[in-house]
Amino acid sequence: MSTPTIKHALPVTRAHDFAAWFQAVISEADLAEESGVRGCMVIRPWGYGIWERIQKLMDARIKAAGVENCYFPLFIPLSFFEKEADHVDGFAKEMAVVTHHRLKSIDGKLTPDPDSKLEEPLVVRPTSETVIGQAMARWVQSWRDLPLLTNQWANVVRWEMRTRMFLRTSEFLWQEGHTAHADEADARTETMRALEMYRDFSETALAMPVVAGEKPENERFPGAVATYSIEAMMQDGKALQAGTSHYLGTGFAEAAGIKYQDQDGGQQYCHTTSWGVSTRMIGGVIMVHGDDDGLRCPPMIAPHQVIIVPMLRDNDEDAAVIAYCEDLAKALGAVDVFREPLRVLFDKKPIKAAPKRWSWVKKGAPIIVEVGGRDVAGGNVSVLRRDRLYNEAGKLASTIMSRDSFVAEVGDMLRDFQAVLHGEARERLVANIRRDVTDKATLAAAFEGDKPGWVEVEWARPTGAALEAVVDWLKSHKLTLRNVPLDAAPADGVCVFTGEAAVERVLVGRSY
RNA sequence: CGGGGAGUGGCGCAGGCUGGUAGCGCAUCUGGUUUGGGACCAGAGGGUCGCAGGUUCGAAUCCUGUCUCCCCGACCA
Repeated sequence: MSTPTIKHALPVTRAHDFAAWFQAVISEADLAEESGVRGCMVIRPWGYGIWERIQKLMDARIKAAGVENCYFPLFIPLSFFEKEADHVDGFAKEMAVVTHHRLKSIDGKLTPDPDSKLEEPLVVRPTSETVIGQAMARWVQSWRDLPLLTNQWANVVRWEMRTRMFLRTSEFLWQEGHTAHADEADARTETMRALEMYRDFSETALAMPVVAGEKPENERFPGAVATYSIEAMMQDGKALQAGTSHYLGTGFAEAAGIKYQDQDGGQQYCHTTSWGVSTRMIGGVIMVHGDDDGLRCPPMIAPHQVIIVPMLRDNDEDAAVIAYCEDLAKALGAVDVFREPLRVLFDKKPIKAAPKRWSWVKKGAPIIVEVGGRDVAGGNVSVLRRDRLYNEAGKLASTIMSRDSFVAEVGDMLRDFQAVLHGEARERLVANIRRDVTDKATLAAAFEGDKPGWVEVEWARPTGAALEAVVDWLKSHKLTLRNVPLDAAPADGVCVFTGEAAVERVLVGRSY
């Protein structure tokens, strides 16, 4: 990982203090910063650019599945929530509520005007099942209207007790898909389709390996019949829930009156689903791919994949260097990678080349190309790959290559970079899941001393009070149930927690 | 909501106990010398010390109130 000869770009290393390192990456890579508003962050251009890439690639997948984008109100009448009991209970403790529509200046202090109190308070959406349900009730009349497949890109607010940038902010950006179907089978198929979309997106676009599976009962979305998640493993071994997909049964349809007339003329409630991924994914990318020099941004979601840094010397050579860079940028822009035009930035900002280089290293730009007078003279470029920053001697591993071969090879380099990130992360994931634990004591011991990773154990899938007991015991060891992996081997032993015959395997780990 | 901590140029902090011209580092700007592993020298600009009261000739400092943010727990995409 790190050797004494290397002077890393970040003030903290992962090994020294992972949490502080995470904060350092966010700040040093100009991803986001504190906003002065509790739990809310300012997402800076590089961070937002990554989000825009995620949006673009995810949106294409969503649309390819026949789902159409809509936009619903930010404010939801309180009464909408009261219609689905489990849903209210789940979100009641974390809702921001608008109660007035006017301010009044009293002694120079602005306070809500008592005369402007709202008849019915408005909740700032924590999620939109309820409002979208209202619309669906209008849009669905006949079996011919189904399935109804909608999605919206929006911000939501959940007043969490404790917040962490990108991982759990009071306000976050996400995409929420909401669909209505004629029957359970179709709705469940959609639920699994969305889950698979997320799994593949995470592995492919984010180079972030995940385990897709079903959440245990205690981790279900409020009001859901079944909740599925993709779980990613961070470099400290903790789990991050990076996306969820829910089969909601007919509960929300009954609450909102989403009914259709079937082919026999009868009235039927729809089966609905919802699924989402958020800006939390960026936190995952940081903790999966970052190193002691900052972020390593997967090329598919890097706002700029290649940065051209001119080595200017304030002399007559500069004009030639700039012209050479302009020409190089043009050539690179004509290259296709991942079926899109390569995103190249010729960084002309008038600052010194060295700090400029390091700022891009910390941001995680996949390839940094330095161009100086010598390169121009030789028809070369100096190429620095973010995944191979240092050579064996601990020096920056710049490779000098001809301009033309760089342009010819850059696509392969980016594809390779994406694959390297994914490969490293997958190796780590696979290596850090234990499957040999068959009793509670060993399970607890497996995490002693903050040992990284997860343990997949056989269990009897207890429910109700029995499940609660299991969850409490896990909690006392700071452990949680992550999910029941879809691709886990069948169970053939006894439940680690209850000693009964096991029915499936569940992942246990510490989580964010 | 419980326990801790902090609000002072853009950022990070000192000063506070013992009231007396608002300081340091980084960053920024200008000039010069440099230049392919985060340069150096010289000079300059930038703050009503979170907010509101009070004590005092005089408050960043003492007193009262208040707001906010951060960290640790209980809650969660």
